[in-house]
Amino acid sequence: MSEEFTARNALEAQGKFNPSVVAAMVNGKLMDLLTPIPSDATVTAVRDDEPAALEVIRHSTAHVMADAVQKLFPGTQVTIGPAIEDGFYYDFSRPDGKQFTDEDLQKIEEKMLEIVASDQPFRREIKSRDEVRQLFESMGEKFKLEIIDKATGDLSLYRHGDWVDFCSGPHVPSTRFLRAVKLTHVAGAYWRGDERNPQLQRIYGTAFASPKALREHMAALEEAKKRDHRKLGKELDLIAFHPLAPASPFFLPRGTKVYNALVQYVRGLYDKVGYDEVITPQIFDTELFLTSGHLPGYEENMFLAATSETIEKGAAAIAKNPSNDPKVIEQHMRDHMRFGVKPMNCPGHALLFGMTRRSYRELPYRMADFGRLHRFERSGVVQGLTRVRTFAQDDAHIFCTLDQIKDEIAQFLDLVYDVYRDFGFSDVRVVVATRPEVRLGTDEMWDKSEGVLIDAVKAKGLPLNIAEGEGAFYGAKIEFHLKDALKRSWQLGTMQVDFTLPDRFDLNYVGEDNTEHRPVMLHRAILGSVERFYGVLLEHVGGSFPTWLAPEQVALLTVSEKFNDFALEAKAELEAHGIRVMTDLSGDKLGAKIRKARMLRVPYLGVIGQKEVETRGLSVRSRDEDKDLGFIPLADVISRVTAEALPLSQRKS
RNA sequence: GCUGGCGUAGCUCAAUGGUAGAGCACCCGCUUUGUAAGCGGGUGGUUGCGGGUUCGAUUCCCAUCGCCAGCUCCA
Repeated sequence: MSEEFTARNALEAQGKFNPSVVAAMVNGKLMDLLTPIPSDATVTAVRDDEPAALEVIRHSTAHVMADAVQKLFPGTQVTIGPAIEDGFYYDFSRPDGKQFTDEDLQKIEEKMLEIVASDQPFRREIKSRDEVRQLFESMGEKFKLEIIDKATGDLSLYRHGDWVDFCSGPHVPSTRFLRAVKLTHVAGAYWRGDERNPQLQRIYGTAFASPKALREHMAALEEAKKRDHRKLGKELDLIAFHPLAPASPFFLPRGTKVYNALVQYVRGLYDKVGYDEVITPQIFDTELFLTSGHLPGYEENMFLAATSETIEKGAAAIAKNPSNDPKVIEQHMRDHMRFGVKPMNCPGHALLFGMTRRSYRELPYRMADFGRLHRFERSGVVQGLTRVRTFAQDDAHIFCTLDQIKDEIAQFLDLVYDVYRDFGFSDVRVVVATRPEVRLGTDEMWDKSEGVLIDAVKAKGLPLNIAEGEGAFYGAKIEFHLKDALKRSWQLGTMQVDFTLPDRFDLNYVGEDNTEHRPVMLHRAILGSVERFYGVLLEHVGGSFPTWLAPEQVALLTVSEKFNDFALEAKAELEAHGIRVMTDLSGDKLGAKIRKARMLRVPYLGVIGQKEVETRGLSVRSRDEDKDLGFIPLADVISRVTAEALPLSQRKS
């Protein structure tokens, strides 16, 4: 084995090397062309038009960007610069602590193009820890030193031109491969992702193998923006926001129809699989949340409620024991905030379960609740419908025995997948989230709850992702993630195994043996937050809700006002069959009415003129088939629309 | 919460250190209409809110609220 033997040598020997090769797969591992490899390794070429090349191109582009930044902004320290799903970023620490401006990005991009054009080869060097430390110490790269001190294995440097980074690679052979580069935006980011650490200046960019691929990517981004539920929600008169209720959506009449259809759909499922719906209080004595552990554990996310009376009592208490210590005053105020607005339904459900003596015959007891929840989310995290401060979940808590857990999870997984299929979601990622650092309960409980969830996912044959330490404070979770139009992933459904709350609330049921036993509590939601699901669904369908969810299923459009009487007659008849109908009886011309109804994405347009009145029917135009279906008698319109007014899983045939 | 950007009519957007304009929507009139915008007229804004600089601020500065992107945090 020669030290100098590289993937490039191997490919040349195979006759597979040409200028479009950017990297190589060596024994199944992505490597750059100039790293020494065993002479008997299996080597295949990775050309610049292959997906695997993108990561290499982007990470190399990050190096070039850092080079450009340090040339333009001397004294700026580098940190890390990985390739990410749609591009790359690099985090910098500027001596002046300032953020880069859009003009800076422009300059950096220009400088990068110079570096690219100068065709600098990337070179890899293996160095001893001392040499590497010394090098970066001399450059004043304090963040890099931290990374170096944590690194194990071979310490490699990559150079292009006169710029060097501590990096494991791989990289493209030369900067000339980086010919489709775009810096997109800047943002702050915390060192090592911890908000207690100093904030760094992050520059995001993207890079592709060809200018054409870059253009296509930018065009796709534009398209995605058009699907943004905040934009569609406004355009389609579904939702609105007001500064006086930040992060709290108003559902307009059209939007409310869809919202209610979603809830009604889930209710229908509950009837089939044995859930009992309940309605529970909004505001509880804070003692409830002390028992559940939400206080103080979840306090920063809770709205606490005062009344005039509690404020007076609090003030009196402070007057009685005057203090200048803010902490003391704070404690008085806290003591007199007697009420908390529920951020979750579980404590209320635990109370409800515990109100009467329960028999094992009642289990599993599936308690469903669409109650409104309020959580105080920090101002920077709220977003459209996907992260709000008030929302409802299709929430339920299943009280069951240890033995019943397995079947309940299996039933739930089936239910979730049926539901996602009904909405046309196929790209669902399943994650099991394990015990967080701050948690209730014993390690034994956690072992049990994590185990049972992992087993259930495996039993269903689903690909398993583990999110270490991401569980709820009371139990491990299965999470179902879906992506929005901008490829941001959101957790929707969830199932959590909870051995803790039943303990804290001292919940019991009488077993077959006539002694008391502790039930297990399963927290679960299919849609998750109805609001979030709504937002993701709106983007998924691009505003065109399927007939069973659409705010209006049929729009009746008259050719002239002479035919309005029949339109109202037809409306009444369709509505008598449960069809949601809108009419446009205005003086507009037909073309304008069609345009308006199409922009509202109504699934069926029914045109009414002389002919239709005479023969009691509609000239129907279908949104989804995007064509004129011609004349259809009213009775046939009714049967067609009602057939479509059900989700797939509930249709006959 | 942090970093950066943004905030002009119901919506989408112009404009300027010298007291704001278009299209759509809305209202009125004409037109009575056959598959994506018929014609004409009109209403509508203390330029998010509060302060400052200035002879004068919507424009410049500060503060605040909201929105957007990212970070952190989460359904």
